[in-house]
Amino acid sequence: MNNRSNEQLLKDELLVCNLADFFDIFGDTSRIKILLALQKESLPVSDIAKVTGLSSSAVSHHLSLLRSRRVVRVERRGKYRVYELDDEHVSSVLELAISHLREVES
Amino acid sequence: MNNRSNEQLLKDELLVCNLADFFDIFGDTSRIKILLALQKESLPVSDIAKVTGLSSSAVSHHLSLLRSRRVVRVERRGKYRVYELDDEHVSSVLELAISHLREVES
DNA sequence: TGCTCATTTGAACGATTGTTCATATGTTCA
DNA sequence: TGAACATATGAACAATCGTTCAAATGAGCA
Repeated sequence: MNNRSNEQLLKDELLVCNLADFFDIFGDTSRIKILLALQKESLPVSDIAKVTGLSSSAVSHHLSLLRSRRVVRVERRGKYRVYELDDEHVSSVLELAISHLREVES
Repeated sequence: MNNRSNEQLLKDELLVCNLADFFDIFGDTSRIKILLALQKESLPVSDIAKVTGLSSSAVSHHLSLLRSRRVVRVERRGKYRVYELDDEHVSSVLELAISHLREVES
């Protein structure tokens, strides 16, 4: 039994799960809309709902997921809770994908 | 009625859908396993199944999806069908995400 | 304190998705 | 041709997911 290999296997498994979880965030049109909106400017839930055409409840559910994955962060401002992107990598990934799609022209 | 704005709205809608579709591909552990395997080397279905621990049927279903999205391409070689990554952007996106995960250390 | 607005939360529903199983297609080689 | 292997495909099932609805929490303000 080779412990080194087993460790590597576990690391690979973890990487695979983390990668899938990471991409899973972006694989939904509603969340993409929310992230593209937040890429332009920080916004409270109600404004995100207006801009994206989603219900406040739906937006809130998605933001809850995005918060737990550290993709966005909240800041209380008066009666609003203003959301903003928490990670510069998120913008990078979105922009890389956008440039990819432009090249492929699908 | 402003036609310019409507055109832009349609383009935005299309971009949103294309982005979500693109990321959707990577949001699954089985497909990540397949893509990581193909990133190292081109492989026939049976070898992908061995490496990933998935059934040949499951692998074939995923490859069918990946083919339709132009992420992988096939090459007939004897009685095997050897798959390989079709797009260098796929590797870029995977590597960017991996480096992101390493930094975040989740 | 009460009223209003902003946001969160949980349950429930319908829709989508990944896998399995059985079967079909296709290729090699004796 | 026929057996054996490689891959593809369709149906079906369980599991997951996004949305809605109803209700709860919380902040601002008269």
